[in-house]
Amino acid sequence: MRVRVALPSGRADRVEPKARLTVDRIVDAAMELMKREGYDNVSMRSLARELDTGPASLYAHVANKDELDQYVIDRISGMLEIPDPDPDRWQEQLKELMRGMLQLFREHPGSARAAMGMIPTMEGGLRAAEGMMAIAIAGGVTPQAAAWFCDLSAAYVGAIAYEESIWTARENSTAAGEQPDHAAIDEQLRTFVEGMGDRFPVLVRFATELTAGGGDDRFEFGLDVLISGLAAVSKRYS
Amino acid sequence: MRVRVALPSGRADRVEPKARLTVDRIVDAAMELMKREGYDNVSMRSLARELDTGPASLYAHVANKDELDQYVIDRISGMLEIPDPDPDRWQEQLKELMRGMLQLFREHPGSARAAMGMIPTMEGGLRAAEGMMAIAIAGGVTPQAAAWFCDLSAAYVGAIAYEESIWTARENSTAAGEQPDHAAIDEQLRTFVEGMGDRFPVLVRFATELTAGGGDDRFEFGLDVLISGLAAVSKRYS
DNA sequence: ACCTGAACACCGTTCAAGT
DNA sequence: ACCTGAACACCGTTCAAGT
Repeated sequence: MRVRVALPSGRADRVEPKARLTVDRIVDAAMELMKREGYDNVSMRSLARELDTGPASLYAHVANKDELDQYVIDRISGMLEIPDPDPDRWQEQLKELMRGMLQLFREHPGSARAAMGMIPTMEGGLRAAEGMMAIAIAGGVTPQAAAWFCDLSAAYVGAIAYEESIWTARENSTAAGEQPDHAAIDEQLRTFVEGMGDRFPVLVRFATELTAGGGDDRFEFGLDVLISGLAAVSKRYS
Repeated sequence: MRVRVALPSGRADRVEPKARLTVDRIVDAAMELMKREGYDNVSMRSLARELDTGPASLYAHVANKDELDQYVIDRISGMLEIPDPDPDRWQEQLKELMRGMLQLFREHPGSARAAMGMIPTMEGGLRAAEGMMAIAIAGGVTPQAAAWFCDLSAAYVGAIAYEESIWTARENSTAAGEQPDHAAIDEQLRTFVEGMGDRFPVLVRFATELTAGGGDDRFEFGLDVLISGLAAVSKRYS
């Protein structure tokens, strides 16, 4: 909270001059606010409050919330570490890229929602796309398959990160102490499905598999499917 | 708009008795409103307006918006046509299932956003999961791979549908006549990327591939990658 | 038991007015 | 040119009061 201060040489009610707003300062504040309270709590109004001004002031530097989101996502994209293409390790390198994307989304809770459906048009996003294309092409993936895989992988990682964020957002808003009990939920669902008699025999039979593994296991499975699939179909798109 | 009517035997200001609210009537209204104006315009308030009541009234039948969303998504999931498993055609059948999901999302604009991250716990969702598992298992997919693939495919289709819905929502809110010009956007992006000199050589070189194809081509590519990948990795998860 | 009006604490965006 | 206060048209949810 910014506060009036009496400057030595000034009148008693002289106000500390506010730093002028810039796009960079706005994005900085948005990133910090997001880290602290999650993307869902970054609104034009809360952001303005953070910058000690009114929401209308932001519109002198940013067209609207959508454009602000683009700047924020571009910042995040720019943090992605992109390895030099190694033709022998292209599959592992693509996986590392996707793990890195998920990691960044996790570090900026809720940001995945803003990223989804965004076509990269700025520095950071283009850098990421360039890196992914370069690795795939170096590995011998067909250009068309590599190009569409950029979309596909972004959609997948975004979806997983978004789902996780819904999850953890609910956890945070849950009263401390009453953590959601996975085992209990699974158990409840299982008895419900079993109660349905023979309506869902396959679900009953493979209940163990359906509830097995955590988020990371499932994500690694997804990477495996995607990369193996890419390797398998690449030649069909040339 | 419901209107006061003078019943033959009643006092002049007798009001047509309102049908009592039920969960079903609420969900019906939500489905219709969504079809007409898209999920983004289905709020507790607009829905109440539709039912000629106040928002508070809905809370007697539905815990909150989240629960309403679950009902709506379950309705939609219940519409999915699920083929009898044919072991020889399991790959094509899984693709058909995923095409069907996308189709349903498209018919209920915006619904994908509500569906994302939702764990199926009701009739319709469980039916879909049962169908997908049955087909995969019949095709010889490992139970663990089949189980996790349910998640994976839902995430993928949901992400694609969500991205499309953002897109079309923007189109609808665009003033009639000034349609967004894809070719122009691509052209603009290309000159921007080229202007970056040799910062993005791969993007420049494969600009054609990166902008090739429509949503359906890209979705079919995704199905191809996912199903081929599943077939390839299945045995690793047993 | 079910429904309601009014309120609380929020949104994004616009606009005339100020400096 | 940049910033501001106030307003417009919305949200989800709660709660005391009514029938």
